[in-house]
Amino acid sequence: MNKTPTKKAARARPLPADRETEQRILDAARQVFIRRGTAGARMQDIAAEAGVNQALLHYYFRSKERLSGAVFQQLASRLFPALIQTLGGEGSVDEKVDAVIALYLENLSRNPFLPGYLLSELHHHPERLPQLLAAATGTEPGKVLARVFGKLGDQIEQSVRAGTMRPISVEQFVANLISLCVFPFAARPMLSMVFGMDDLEFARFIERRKTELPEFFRNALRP
Amino acid sequence: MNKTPTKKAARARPLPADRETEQRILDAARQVFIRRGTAGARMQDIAAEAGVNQALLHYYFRSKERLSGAVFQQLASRLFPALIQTLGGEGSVDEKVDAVIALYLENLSRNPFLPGYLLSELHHHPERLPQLLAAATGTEPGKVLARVFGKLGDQIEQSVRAGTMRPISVEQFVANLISLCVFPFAARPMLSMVFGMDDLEFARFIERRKTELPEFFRNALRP
DNA sequence: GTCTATATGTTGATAGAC
DNA sequence: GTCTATCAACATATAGAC
Repeated sequence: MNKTPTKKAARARPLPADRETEQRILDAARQVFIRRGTAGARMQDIAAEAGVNQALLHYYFRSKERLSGAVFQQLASRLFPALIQTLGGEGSVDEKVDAVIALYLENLSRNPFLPGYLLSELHHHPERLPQLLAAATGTEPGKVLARVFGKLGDQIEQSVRAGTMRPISVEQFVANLISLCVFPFAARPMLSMVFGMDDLEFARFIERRKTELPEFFRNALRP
Repeated sequence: MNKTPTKKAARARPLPADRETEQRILDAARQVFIRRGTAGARMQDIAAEAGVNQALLHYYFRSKERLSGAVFQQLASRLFPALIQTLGGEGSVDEKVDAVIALYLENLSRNPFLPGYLLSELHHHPERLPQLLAAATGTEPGKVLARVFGKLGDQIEQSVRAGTMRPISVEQFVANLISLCVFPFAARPMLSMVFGMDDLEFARFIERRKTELPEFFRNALRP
């Protein structure tokens, strides 16, 4: 009687039950959703990729909607919490810039299709934005963001007053930083073709950015 | 006998025939495809948006595949040819930077969802890349790109030797420039929510970039 | 927990009247 | 050219055996 997990077990998750199958399904779903997007993905393809049949997907996740939500949640929380934490941390502005660039270029090199997937999902399903914020900040997203950007904004202001940085709003600062880190991955198919780069050359292209981007960004704000 | 346009007329386009309906369908398709993506769009929604019935969509465009292709082509050629032309033109490097930033921020302000749509399409349908290149460069894409980037690369090298610019490869140069222009639009839903900007505030955010981005970019490459 | 078989609802596409 | 009606294929979801 204690070994009859209902469908709710997946949500409450009191015991691993048979974590293995659920995990295999989630892994397969991630691959398919990243490649085809939520609308383009087929449950049958996910089942095949996981090596199980389609009914089992519904046994564990009830619906395509919930499965895609779980994948989105998992992937979003792979990128955003670390960013918020870094930007709101204790380092100097320069240290934060270096940390964010290193974090993103390293992380995205291992997951090169993540930005394309996330941007595409947010473009077509903006209703998932709250879910993203919750994954990035925990409870009270508004307060966390206000604190993080408030603090970073103060640091920038201090640098400006000290004469070591040109004036810039914290929003433009963050937008520029993230743009330079993320866009080349989001536009990878385009850039690769336009520049005639194969996978290896693209990897080298990113490798060079790891050293050049910090200089580029710091220089841009040098007085 | 001269007023019996077959389905092929849409391709050959010898006479406007009844351009009006075809155009209304194309406009409707553009709206729906931009919002939902190729996989998420429904022919019925496009028909409703155009104020016609579904059968007429197939009369003019034969299939969803062809219709989405036509939309993609049209939207891609709204962005890329001007970029190639500007980068390959006769101006100095600084003039090209200013022109590209002005061109993109102005253009994308009027079509804020274009980057999200194009990146999403290229992510899920990389097989359309050749179509994009053809739209951007005409025939012989390889040669055109080699000429454009060759020329721009030479200009950069000259500036570097003259001591007015820090060394940078033409690929990193272009990637940085386009990243800073395009990414904020592609990530607009995310940025808007994270920064707590409504539509008007986002417009002002972009307005400020029009003046700040040229300085930012030029500064970044100042020796 | 996992499977096969099937119900149910959409969706792209076509036939044929006008 | 434009419409109504309908088909055939597919996709999600469920029922029920094991």
